[in-house]
This record gives sequence, C-alpha cells and structure tokens, in this order.
Amino acid sequence: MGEEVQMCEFEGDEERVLEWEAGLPSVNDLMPLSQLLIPPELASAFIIKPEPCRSMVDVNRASQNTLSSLLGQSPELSLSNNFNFKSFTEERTRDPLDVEGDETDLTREGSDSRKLRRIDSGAEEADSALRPENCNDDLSARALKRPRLVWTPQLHKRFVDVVAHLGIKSAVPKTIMQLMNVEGLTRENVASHLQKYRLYLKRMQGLSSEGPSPSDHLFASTPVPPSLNESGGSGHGCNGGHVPMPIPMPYAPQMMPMPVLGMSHGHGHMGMPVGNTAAPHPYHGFESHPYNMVQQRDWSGTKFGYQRVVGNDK
DNA sequence: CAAATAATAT
DNA sequence: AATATTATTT
Repeated sequence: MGEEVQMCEFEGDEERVLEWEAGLPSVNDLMPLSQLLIPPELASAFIIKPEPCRSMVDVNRASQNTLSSLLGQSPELSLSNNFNFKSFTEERTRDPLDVEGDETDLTREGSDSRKLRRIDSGAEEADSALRPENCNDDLSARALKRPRLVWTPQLHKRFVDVVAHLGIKSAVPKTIMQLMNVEGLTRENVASHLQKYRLYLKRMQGLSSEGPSPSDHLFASTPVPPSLNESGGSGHGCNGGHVPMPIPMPYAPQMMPMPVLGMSHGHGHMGMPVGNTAAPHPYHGFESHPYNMVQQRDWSGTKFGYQRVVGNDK
C-alpha cells in the first residue's frame, strides 16, 4: 500500500504554535547569502556556472517573482520591495485580523519597510551587521511598539458594519472597537480610522450624486450603508443614549476553519508560518479568556501571515 | 479622569 | 495617503 510521507502530526498542542520559531536557527546560524552552494571547482567540472553572489535584494526579488507567478500577476514592476526578511526572532509579528468569509480581497500586507540595508557581495565582512543585540525578546516583548495597523477591506467592512448598526451618532471609538471584536485592535486604531471615515462621509455628502473619488480606494469599495441615519438620538427607542451593547449583532469571535490545503509540493513558502493553521484546538471549552481566541484566517495565496498572540483590550 | 474629537506628526 | 500621536474638548 502506498506509503507516503507523513508530514502532519496534528496533536492537540496549543503551544506548538508558539514554539514554532523556537527551533529555528537564528540569523547568525544561517549560511550567509554570499556563500556559494557549490564549490567553484566542482561547478566548473560540471559546467555549471558559479552562482553569482546573492544579496538580500536578489532574494527578495526572486520571492516576489514566485509570489507573483502564483498570483498570476506580472512579476515585474516590483521595484518596490517591501519584503523585509528581518529575523523572525526579533520581529514582532502582528495580526490585523480579519474574519468573515466573504468579499474577494486579500489585500493583507504588512509593509513596514525599514532600512533595507544592502548586503552586497564581496563585503561579507558586513557581518558586523549582526549585532548580538537584544536577544531577549521575552522581556522587551511587551513594551515593543506594535506595527501599524493595516485596514484591510475585511477590517474596514467590519468597521463600516458596526458603525452602521450603531448609527454615526453613537458610533464612538470605544464602542466600535468592542463591537468589532477584533483582537489587537485598539481604540486609537479605531479612532484614527473613524476620523478619516467621517471626513470621507462629509466630503461625500457635499457631492450631489455619488462619485467616490478614485483616491478613496477603501471607502469607495464599501457601500456606505444608508443606515447612517441617526439612531442614537432621543426618542427612538429603547435606550436613552448609552448603548453599551444592545446591538443584536456584535461580531462573535469567529474561528476560522482554514482549509488545510495540500501544501505538499509547495516549496517552502519563505517565512510564512505555515504550521499554525488554526490548530484544532482542544478547546476544553471553559477557558473563556478574552484572549486566546486567535481569530486568524486566510493566509491562502496571500503574501504573509501575521499572528499576534495577545491582544490588548482595554 | 476617561474618552472623543481635532489637529498634527510620521 | 494612511496611520499614529498629541493636543483639546467634552
């Protein structure tokens, strides 16, 4: 009977995800990019032209090509490499979460382009770049500044939905944040977005018939629910004005069933945390910690996946 | 004082 | 332009 490679041992092991990067070699242990995989002699013997020294830029470019081809896009025009291969060891990945299986977009991107230093060949002495700096992310882990949030269409949709249900009157950052129920989303995040959203609405009203400016990518794509009428005012209803959570439709913490695609033939997809596919949590069902309900989803076909373990609701 | 909003800053 | 951060106001 056919015997294939067993590559999945899914056990109820929650910690596994966290340990994911534990066993990985540190940047320091990795073979330097400048090092040739095939000795020149051997190479010439087989008429293999020695690989040119690869730099980080080359790797990035190659990666983009790969991704692009997978996505069916033109591999070119990728002059702007946002890909940063900073060590996962120190990089604090985060997760702008999005839920809901609708819409088509998967514009998830974590583009924090930092100074992409050029590790050029010939000067591999640049190893000095490997400063044995802070290796203890354990302690500094929390106080680290979180990467800026990217309002993906999914997130925005959620945002709009909630705002709509609340009515612009009572749609305030804190409430919105709570109803959106997105891990890691802060009040500031929402406040900022709300501010912009309001400007958008205002600007829209001024224009007679609809005409979402082409620059309003996100907003334009999301049909502004006419429910933007007031509802928080007095006289309607059931509550005088405070609306802690009367909405019958708070986004429930969803758990995504990410289809375990046969990622067999795939080539190691660069640094994407593949194994963490929403493990079949051995939910003991009683730990209703506000956290832990990692709601991630859909790394499919997308560039990278981010995950943050703890959210800070407050 | 906390939260919302407006105004800036990156 | 998109978010973050800070300053003011409620």
